[in-house]
Order: sequence, then structure tokens, then C-alpha cells
Amino acid sequence: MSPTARQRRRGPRRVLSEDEVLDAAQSLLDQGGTEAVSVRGIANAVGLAPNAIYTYFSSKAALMEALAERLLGQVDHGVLAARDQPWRHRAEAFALELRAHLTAHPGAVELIMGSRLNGPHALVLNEMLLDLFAEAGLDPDTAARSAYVLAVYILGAMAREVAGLRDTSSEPSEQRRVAARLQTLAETPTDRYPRTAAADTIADRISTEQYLWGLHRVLDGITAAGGAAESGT
Amino acid sequence: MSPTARQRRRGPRRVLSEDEVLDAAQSLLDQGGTEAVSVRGIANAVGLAPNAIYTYFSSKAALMEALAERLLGQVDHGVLAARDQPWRHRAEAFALELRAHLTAHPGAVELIMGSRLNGPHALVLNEMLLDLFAEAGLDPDTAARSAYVLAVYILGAMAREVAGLRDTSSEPSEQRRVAARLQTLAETPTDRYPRTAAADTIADRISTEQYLWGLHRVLDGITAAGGAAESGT
DNA sequence: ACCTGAACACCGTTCAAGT
DNA sequence: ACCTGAACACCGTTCAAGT
Repeated sequence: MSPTARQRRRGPRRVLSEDEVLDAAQSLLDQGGTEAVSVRGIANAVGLAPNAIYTYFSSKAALMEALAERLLGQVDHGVLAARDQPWRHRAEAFALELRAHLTAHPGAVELIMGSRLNGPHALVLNEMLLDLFAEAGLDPDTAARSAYVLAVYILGAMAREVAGLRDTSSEPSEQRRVAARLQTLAETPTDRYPRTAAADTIADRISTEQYLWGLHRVLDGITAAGGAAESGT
Repeated sequence: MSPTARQRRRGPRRVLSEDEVLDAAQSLLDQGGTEAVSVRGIANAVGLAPNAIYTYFSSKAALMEALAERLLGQVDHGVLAARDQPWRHRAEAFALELRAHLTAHPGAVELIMGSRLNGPHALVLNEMLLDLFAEAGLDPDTAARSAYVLAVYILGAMAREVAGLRDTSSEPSEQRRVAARLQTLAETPTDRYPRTAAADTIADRISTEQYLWGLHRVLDGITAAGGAAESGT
């Protein structure tokens, strides 16, 4: 599953793909957050000397940019394109899908938030949001503004959510317990401890409820301003 | 202006305040962003050995947390507390004030976004937002949700804005020009180049307009949901 | 063209020692 | 209690050299 050291055939032939390098980077990111991603760590994971990484990416910054772009490309946007569904339903499904993907890769949030979001995947997503709001009956200008506001809300909410999960590491009294709890939950099989699993699900549902409440307020505001066609959730 | 090396009276007496250490950190942050803030750089700026910093803060992470808190405390929240003004006007004024402060310290955004926001200054701000929405006629639960959504929008918008200003450093074709432009603008006296200054002001106003448009949509959505009392902008 | 070893100029943090 | 010098285990990146 995780890319480990491979037999190094020495020689000029390119032995790795860019994606394999990004796989290693993403694995480090998922395990220890942004600060755990190092050029030397990636090199070690793929079995190359550190400086060989610069054959694939011109700098660590370029690598991280590519990683952010790829992570954005991994979110399933099929729900956004489903034209048989009412636009509001699609917006909500997409917001939930993006949240699910990013909370599964918490380190990715910081990366995506700091990125310019002008890569191909980001542009595709923006295009789909423009389409969505156009179908909702908004004129192009209002649709563009609305897409921006929606993106700000979704990404901002994700950033606040993962910031709340942060370690702090010095004061074990507060959030440390939550992290420890999550760790425990990740290790306890759901079917053996139904109560614990249920409590966790409830906690998550509360957070999801707050997220969706805000999303609905944003969509309400957009609808009222742009004269968008109303449609059920 | 910037804290430079001071005469070091050697001995056990504490010669610096925590604030002086944070001053140095903030200066580095403003000049070169988060990655320019190093324990050794701070130590050099205040004229201490690097490890002496650990007398003031237990770790770099704790230092950065304190810095984020202090930066949040620097935003003028008088506009939020002005009870003679309609609540919507206060919300807008506060949003603009916070934006002005954070765009003046772009590096601070990443710091604040990554912080838990549970320090005293953050709690004060949250409390004031709760008051604001209570005065707007919302019940406590809705006020709390609304404060969260408003914070997410404001901080999210700031994060997107500073991410757009990022360097990229490798491809000078795109945003590099904007950065260069801003640099040029910062160096050209406004009164000598009125056209250039006007163009910049217009560009900023467009951005401000988008920011406020989104803010109004969010407030509209909240108002509609919570049955808040309407008041003119 | 791709990869390596070695080196450069950095990091955050710890430790024993001085005052 | 506060500060220092020295050290440890790291960084990202560059360079000359090998295939």
C-alpha cells in the first residue's frame, strides 16, 4: 500500500513516475501532516538519493503544489455534474463529498488552502460550480461571485475543522484527549464497540450538521440575491 | 523600529519581555512569511543565543501560537461593540477591519488559520460576535452557529486572498508580475503617479466588493433563517 | 538523461556548564 | 533563574562526478 524502497536499477533510465513520488509524499502527509513531508523522507520512501527528487520536481514547493492539485483532483465531482438532480442538492452533495475527502486527508487542507488553486483540477471544479449556478438561473457575473463564496465557505470550514484537531502536544488536557480518542476509535473495531462507535457518529453528525447549516445559509443568501430558481433539498 | 541586537548584560536577570520576542517574530513574519520565522532568526534579532528563546516559550509551536493570538488581539474590535450602530453595519465594519489588519500582515493569515483560536483574544472576539447576533434577534443556538459561519467566511476569504498573492517563484509569468507590481506600487509615491495609484485602488476595490458581496450573502442567509431584525446598511 | 556522494548553509531542540 | 557554547539529528538545495 505505501510505496517502500525499491530495487534501484542504476542507470539513466527513469525508474519512477511523478505519481509515485507524489504517492510517497501523500503517504507522509497523511501520517504526520505537512511538517512530516520532507524531500529526504520522500527520497527515502521511494529508494532514491534526496537530490534525485529534483529530477522530478524543480523544488519542494513545486512538489507540494503538484500534490495539492492531485489531492483536489481526487475528490469525486460526479455529484456536481448530475444534471438530473436539483442544483441545491448537488451543491450539498459536493460539499459533503469534498469534506469527506479532506477530513480523510487532514494534512491536505493546509496544502490546498495555501495553494493558488489555478491548476487544471481546480479549474475544472470552478467550471462545474459556474455551470451549477448558471443552471440555478444566475447570470454569469453572479454565478462567478457565488462560486467564489461557496468555495470560500467550504474550504474555510475545512480549515477550521482540521485546525480544531491539531495536536498542541504541550497541554494534554484539552484537545489531546480528542486526538487520543480518535486514535482509540481508529483502533477499535466498530462492530465490537457499538456504543463507542455510535457516540463518535453522533459527534460527527453534530459537526456535519453545523457544516450543512452554514452551507444552507450561504446558499440561501445567494438564492435571494441572484433570483435563483428554488428547488428542494 | 525593528528590534535589533541589544547590549547583553549577562547574568540571571530576565532582560527581555515575551512581547519583545514576539515583536521580533512578527517582524520576520511580515518580511518573509511563516517560513522566514525561525528560532535562530528571532534569537539573532533580539541578541540572544538561540536556545535562550526556550526560556520564554517552551517550543517554536508555542511561540507561533502566542504570536497568532497576539495578532488576533491587534484587530480593532471597537466597531463590533458600537451598540449605537445597526448590527449589520457593525458586522460589515468588523469584517473590513479584520481584512485590513490581515492583509497588512499576510503571513499572519496562515498562522491564524492554523491556530486553534481558543486563546483569550479569540474568545473575546467570539463573545462579541455572539452578542452581535443576539442583538440581531437570534436565539443563542442560532447566534452561535451564525458566529461560526461568519468567522469561517471572513477567515476563509482572507486565506484565499493571501494564497492568491503567493510567490511561486519558479514561473515568473503569472502571479510574479502581480507581486512585482505590488512591490513597484509600494515604492512609487502615490502623489507622483496618480494614475497608477488609482488603478491599484480600483483593483483593490473590486476585490473588496467581492468580499463584501459574499459577506452580504452570508448575512442575508443568516437573517432569513434566524428571523433577525432587518436594518439598513 | 538520470542518479549518486559530498558538501553548504541552514533548522529545532537538548544538555552541561557558567553567573 | 537566565543565559551560553557545543552538540545532535535533522532540513532544502547545489555541484561535480559517474553511467
